[in-house]
Amino acid sequence: MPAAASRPRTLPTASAARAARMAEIFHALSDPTRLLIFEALRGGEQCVCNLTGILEAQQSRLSFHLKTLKDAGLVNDRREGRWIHYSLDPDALEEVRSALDDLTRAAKSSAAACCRR
Amino acid sequence: MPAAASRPRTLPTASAARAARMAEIFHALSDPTRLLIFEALRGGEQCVCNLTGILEAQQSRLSFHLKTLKDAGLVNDRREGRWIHYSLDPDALEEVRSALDDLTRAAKSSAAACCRR
DNA sequence: CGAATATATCTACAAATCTTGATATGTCAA
DNA sequence: TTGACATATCAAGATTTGTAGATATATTCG
Repeated sequence: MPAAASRPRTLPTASAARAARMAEIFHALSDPTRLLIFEALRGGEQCVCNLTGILEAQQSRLSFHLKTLKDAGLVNDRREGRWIHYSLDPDALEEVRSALDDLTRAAKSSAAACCRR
Repeated sequence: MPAAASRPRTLPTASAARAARMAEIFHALSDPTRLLIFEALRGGEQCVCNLTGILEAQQSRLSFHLKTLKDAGLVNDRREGRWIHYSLDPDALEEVRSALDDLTRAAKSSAAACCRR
């Protein structure tokens, strides 16, 4: 990694890694079905059977989306007898929130003198 | 699907529409390249030529991602001579933030009695 | 006008994603 | 055990997305 100018150079590796994680989170939230699941879980833990009722989702389809959310670390599951309960992961919630804050905070500074004729 | 308990029924249409819009926003943010663009724009308006330098992106690829962000309403463009400047859309920023707040707020209530043996 | 520059759009194509239907796994109850 | 239930996983096809390269459009400059 060579010298650094004052302004932006090429993508810093750290930034790239963070971007990848954020992309993963946002991707998990980028589907309507998953958002509805997410909303359903806001009120607290729900078993899959309840979710099947709430959404009009086929069983395997629901399972697929739950897995996507879980792989992204947004939800946790817990087995109780033959039922499996999903809930939002509080840490992930915080991560999402701060990711977005990072993203949107500190806008509006200099209009970066650029491309002046 | 028998009688309704106290809790959620089927998906309310309003909720579905909102979920679709939120999904659109989150989808726009679900790619590392786009997130880097987004970050680059936090500091203020940038012309495409600057962005090409910041990211290691081919011209058409950058254009593609800018269009995606624009279609989702997250950025605006403005032509000035032969250059085109992109900037974050303040309203969209607010929309994103409140979408996320909606999503994460008000978790933790009743663990919805469900599937009791 | 014609050339050069900045950027968008089009065209394939590869890879990722979503959906459905079928099957597997784990758990309880008779 | 066996069967019923709850859920996950697999397989295949349709759709969407991202990339690269080629070409088109707008704008300035000479």
